[in-house]
Amino acid sequence: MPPYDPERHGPKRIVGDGFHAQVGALVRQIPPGAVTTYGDVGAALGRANVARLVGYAMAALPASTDVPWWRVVAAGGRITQRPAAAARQAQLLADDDVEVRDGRVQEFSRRRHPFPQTPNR
DNA sequence: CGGCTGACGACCT
DNA sequence: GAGGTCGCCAGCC
Repeated sequence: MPPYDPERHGPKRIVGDGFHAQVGALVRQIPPGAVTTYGDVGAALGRANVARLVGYAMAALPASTDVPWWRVVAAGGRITQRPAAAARQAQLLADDDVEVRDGRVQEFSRRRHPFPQTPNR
C-alpha cells in the first residue's frame, strides 16, 4: 500500500473536542507578535510530555485553517520543520513583526505567550 | 482491529 | 554537541 498522500486525499480532518481540537482552540488565542512552544501548549492543557502530540496536531491542520500554527515553535524558540515549511513559517512570523534568524525566534522569552496553566489532571 | 505515520522535549549516556 | 529512550493523539488503509 502506498503511504497516506495528502496531495491525493486531502489533509486530515480534526473533528470533535479531542486533543487536537483542544490544541487548536488554544493556539487560536495567541495574538500577533507572540509565540508559544509545542511543550507550552501541552502544559497549558495540564499535560506535560505531550509536545510531540502538539506537533502532530499542527501537522494535521488543513491548509484553510484559522489556527495561527506559525506562532507555535519548538522549545527555546527554534524552528524545527522541513526547510521549505520553516521558510514559510519565518515569513508568516515576519508578517507578525516577529524576527526569525538562523532558525531561531529572536527575543524568544519576551515573545512567549503566557497561557493560563490549567491544573495537572 | 492493527500497523503506520507525523511541526517535540525531557532526560540520559 | 551528538545519539538514544520514552511519553502518547488521531486519521487513514
